[in-house]
Amino acid sequence: MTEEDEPEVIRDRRKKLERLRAAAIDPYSRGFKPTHSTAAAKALLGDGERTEPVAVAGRLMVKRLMGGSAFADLQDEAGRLQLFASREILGERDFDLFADLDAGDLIGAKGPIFRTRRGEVTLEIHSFQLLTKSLRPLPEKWHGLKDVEIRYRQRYVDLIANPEVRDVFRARTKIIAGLRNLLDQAGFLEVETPVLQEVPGGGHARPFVTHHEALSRDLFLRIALELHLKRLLVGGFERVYEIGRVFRNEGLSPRHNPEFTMLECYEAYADYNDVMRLVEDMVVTATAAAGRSANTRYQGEEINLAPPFRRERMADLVLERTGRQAVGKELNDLFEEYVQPNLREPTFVTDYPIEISPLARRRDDDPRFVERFELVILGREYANAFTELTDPIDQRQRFEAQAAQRAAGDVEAHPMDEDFLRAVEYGLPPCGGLGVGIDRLVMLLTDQPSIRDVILFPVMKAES
RNA sequence: GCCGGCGUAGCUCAGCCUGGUAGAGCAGCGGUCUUUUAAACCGAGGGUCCGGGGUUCGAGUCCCCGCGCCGGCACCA
Repeated sequence: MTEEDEPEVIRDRRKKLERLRAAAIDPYSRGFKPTHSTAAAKALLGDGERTEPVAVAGRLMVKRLMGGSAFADLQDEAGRLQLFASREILGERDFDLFADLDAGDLIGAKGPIFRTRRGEVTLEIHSFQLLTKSLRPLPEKWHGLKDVEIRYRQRYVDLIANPEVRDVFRARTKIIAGLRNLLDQAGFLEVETPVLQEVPGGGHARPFVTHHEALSRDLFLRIALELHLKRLLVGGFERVYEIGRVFRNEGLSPRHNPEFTMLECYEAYADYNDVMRLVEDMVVTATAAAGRSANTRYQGEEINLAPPFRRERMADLVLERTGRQAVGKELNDLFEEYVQPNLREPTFVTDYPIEISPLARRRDDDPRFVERFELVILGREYANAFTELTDPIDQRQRFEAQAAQRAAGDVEAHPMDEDFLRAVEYGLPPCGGLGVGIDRLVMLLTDQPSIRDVILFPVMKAES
């Protein structure tokens, strides 16, 4: 868009910018150091009548001009503070400059905090400085920004106009920090493993393909963290975890973004029963980190997140619901269609069919099933875990079975990974492994309906 | 990929069914106003009605194609 095509409101701002420059005012200045956040400045007043001068900085949100005085709301990361400007205090020139500021401008202001007649805690401006001139109008002050397309494409505007959105992302960070702390305290070592991989394994998904020019070879973006973390157990680390982005070349939905965050952890000498207890601890920790109680709601539905969680065998749940004694993929299909949507309270669904679990250990008492569970809450999966398969002969056979499916056209069947097999042949200690979908957990704990609401910059189609 | 809904001023939305010169509030601009807070009041502006095609004397409105967003399905352990 050329400047001539721009909306009038933006053209007006550009003109204003030129007027400022002509008046020798730097519209992109620096050097202002706030002494207080808006919240700290408010707290400083307490029950008093007036404070020493403080310096605050932030974005001007609303302006209310009243002849020789003016009020404005200043928004910083901590909140909002009302500013009061008067011609008497600022003088003719500075008052006019202040009155000419726009909603959206970033400014710094100095002065004492006082309370207006109506009781509003307010900074009386003794001096101010334009820090950054804004050229684009903010969304409407009352209705805010509702257009979800703009909210996702221009998250920066969303964050300005809808400060509560920031709370969601603060909660996201706290949840992740809480989980990290839990694992650290439990003796897990946080590691980083390759995003670019020759063989995209550890999950059941179509990968993204990319190309390395110097190596003249295609590489894949990882779809899971599993196989490298298990290699580290072979290497002698006994408890490892990674929180990282994985990529799946699949459709988008309110529950699927092509890149999302997984937490995976692996613990030597543990089995899936140990992992269930760990998952319960994780849910407790994450719930607290998000500032929620165990008794909470998601999208209007009550849910109790207090452990212990139900533990039910998949085959039992399917039999109970459908009266059918299925095995293999059929069992899983029946489960997903008839059982899972109806599992509302937190439930560990255990003992999956071996056909769909190429990396999990067989049950000793029934080789048609593996020691695997998923945590289902409100019909959705939040965690997937198993007692890991450590037998390299069995592992090779599982991969070969997957390769046969791949040859039959299943692009998502697990690929053969010879290096992983080699590692397992050196000896993978008995272990339990876990994957947690962080985004969905954050959705649950922040009561957000779409995964796009917990990802700062969700994948969107090209803007036309 | 399929089905449905939506797309109008910077923002929030009417107008579309039933075709007849494009509206409101907020924001912006000009003015009045020195403790307001969705400030108030007066005035003048601002539009590729998502894009393209069609029907019609006439299309924001009806039809077709495309694009984007949302939801559902498919897919997704």
